[in-house]
Amino acid sequence: MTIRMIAEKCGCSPATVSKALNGAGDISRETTERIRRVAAELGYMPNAAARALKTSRSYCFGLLYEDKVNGGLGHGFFAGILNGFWNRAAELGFDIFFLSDSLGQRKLGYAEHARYRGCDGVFVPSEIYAGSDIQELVASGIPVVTIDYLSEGCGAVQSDNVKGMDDLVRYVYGMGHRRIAFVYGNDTEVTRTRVAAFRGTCQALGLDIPEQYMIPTVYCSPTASEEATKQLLALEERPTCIIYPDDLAYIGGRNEIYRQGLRIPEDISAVGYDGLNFVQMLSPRLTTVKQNAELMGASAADELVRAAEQGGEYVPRRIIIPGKMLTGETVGRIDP
Amino acid sequence: MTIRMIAEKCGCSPATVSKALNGAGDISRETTERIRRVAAELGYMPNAAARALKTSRSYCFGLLYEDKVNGGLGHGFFAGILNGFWNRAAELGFDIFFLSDSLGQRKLGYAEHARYRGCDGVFVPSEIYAGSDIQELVASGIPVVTIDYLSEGCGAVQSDNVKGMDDLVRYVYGMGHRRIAFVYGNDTEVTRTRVAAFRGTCQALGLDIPEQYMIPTVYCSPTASEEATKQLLALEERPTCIIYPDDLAYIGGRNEIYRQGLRIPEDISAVGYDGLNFVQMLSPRLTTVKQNAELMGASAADELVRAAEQGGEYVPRRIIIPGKMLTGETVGRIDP
DNA sequence: TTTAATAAGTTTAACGTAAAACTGGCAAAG
DNA sequence: CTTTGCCAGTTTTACGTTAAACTTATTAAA
Repeated sequence: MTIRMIAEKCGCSPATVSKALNGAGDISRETTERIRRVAAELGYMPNAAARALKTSRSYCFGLLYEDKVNGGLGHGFFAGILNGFWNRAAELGFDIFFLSDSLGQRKLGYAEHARYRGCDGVFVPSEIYAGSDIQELVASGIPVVTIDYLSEGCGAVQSDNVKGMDDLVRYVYGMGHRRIAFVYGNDTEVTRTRVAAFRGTCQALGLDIPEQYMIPTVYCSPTASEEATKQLLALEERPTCIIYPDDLAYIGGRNEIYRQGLRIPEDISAVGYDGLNFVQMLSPRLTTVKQNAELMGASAADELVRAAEQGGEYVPRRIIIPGKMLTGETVGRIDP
Repeated sequence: MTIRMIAEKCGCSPATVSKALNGAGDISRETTERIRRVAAELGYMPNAAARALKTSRSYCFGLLYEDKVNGGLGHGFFAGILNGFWNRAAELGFDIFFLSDSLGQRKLGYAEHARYRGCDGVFVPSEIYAGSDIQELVASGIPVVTIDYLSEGCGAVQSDNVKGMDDLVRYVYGMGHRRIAFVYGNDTEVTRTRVAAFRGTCQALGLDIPEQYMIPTVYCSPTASEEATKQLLALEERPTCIIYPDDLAYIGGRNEIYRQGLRIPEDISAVGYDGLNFVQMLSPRLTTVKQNAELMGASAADELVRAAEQGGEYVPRRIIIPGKMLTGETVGRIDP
């Protein structure tokens, strides 16, 4: 079923059919309608490859994704972002496909892969995936929008980590806590922002956080945070509340806390970050910051479409999406 | 950078370049090497759209996916399948993209979408996504491989639910349990298989399971299984072990059990199904069946490639992948 | 009335690639 | 000394679509 066959049935030229189907404007209303009717009857579907070849626009976005990363697709935050991105992109007429750094035997970088498939843009859904390849992509002129990764020439959607941490710390403080520990994740932009925000808010509140209360770990690693928790609980002056880098890390901490026979929140308080659904199902319900992953993904799609449409004129923007603190039951009220 | 420019630099015809790059055989070794070298120097990348147009093979698989479904991408089992599929497909030179049932404003079915993009095959990663559209896809000649969904003309990769249930029931029985309840999921092929396997093994063991011990719920719904658990615990002769339809359902059950002040496994035993990573982190560690999601995905990719290569000759196969029971700490030993 | 503009098309060409058909030269077989 | 066959290419064509250039008939403006 090609445009040509429809032209034949309609007794007009292929170009007319193309124009009619695409609403070019210089075809009469009746002809347009007749052509559309015939096309529908014959079950005509345009050929994306031919269209892409001719117009050099594929209406496809590439998705940078590696499964090595902790959690990967299975992580709720990532899944939410992808969902939001996918839904919005589909609404706007764009399809998405996975970009790997090799295809078949051939080892090709992400940039080459994206060029090969003629992607109209590339979505980098996490700072974790961002490497030197990003520069190559940007250099080759393909629009790039990232989550939480700031780089020259890329649009970026960020979670409002400053507000998130601030909300969390103020809430914990408000519940009477003064000895607050922060177990934080890998050294990334997000982490640096959160650490800075933590320190900033503590200072604003007149809290002096000893260095032993700041423990670096990695994201999404229950075993690592278990270890960190062990350290914290062994301190002479143990914290009354522990802030974990993410909800999964909290699970590890929680295990250690329970193992030592302590109760949450009666003996020690804890908060997480992410608002993963399944963690919210655990009792006591975790106090955490739910990031608006769906909206972040959707905003990224909007931005990428803008970039694709504006071509070289596109000026990368930074969009910050606020999260929402979920007040659970893991922070106890104490007398300061 | 097109094939033509390379031809110019090399002083030969475009066809020669095409042949050299694709290893057609009737080009001399030296010429082939020279052409390849020049191509590499100039950073040549073939144009997927042109290639697809000419050969009517896109080297792309469509992925049927809807986010409405409980868990969606975020569900560990699904994520594992997708990962396995993606990795293997990439190895074999195929890219993947998401198929939605609409694009832009236009509402088009999955089959049409797949045809539009010229997919060489479609992957249906769960029974949940399978609807009438599948028939349309199969009818239109596009190879289809599913997970856990059996249908005329589709290849299928299944988890070995019979063995999984059998292992589980025999283990529980071996620990001395005789009053075993089964909370099972939505009415699907998988569920029917599991229910049948459960009954079969019970019968083989000489167990008579009262009908009150069989409770239908839905998958991945902690609230639903909480309700089911409430019912079971209220029975005059309450079960000593509850089998949940999946690990998330177990979380709901566990909440209810704890709420009633009971301990696992001292007061009541429980098992799940899926082997989700994060649930394994909870203490006591859940006894469950870990499905080999990665392998299932990879097998599906293999099968789809076979189908794509054999064209009309392809005879759909059914592949069954065994899971592995994870012996945790949620089943207590009791005297029968 | 003449000229210009507009509507509603048609024709042509091109996007980049690969398959099919073709060419010329050389070596071996008859 | 033909003929045959093969090697190493070249030329041509086609995949399906759309943008640009072109055509004709009709209408509006000068």
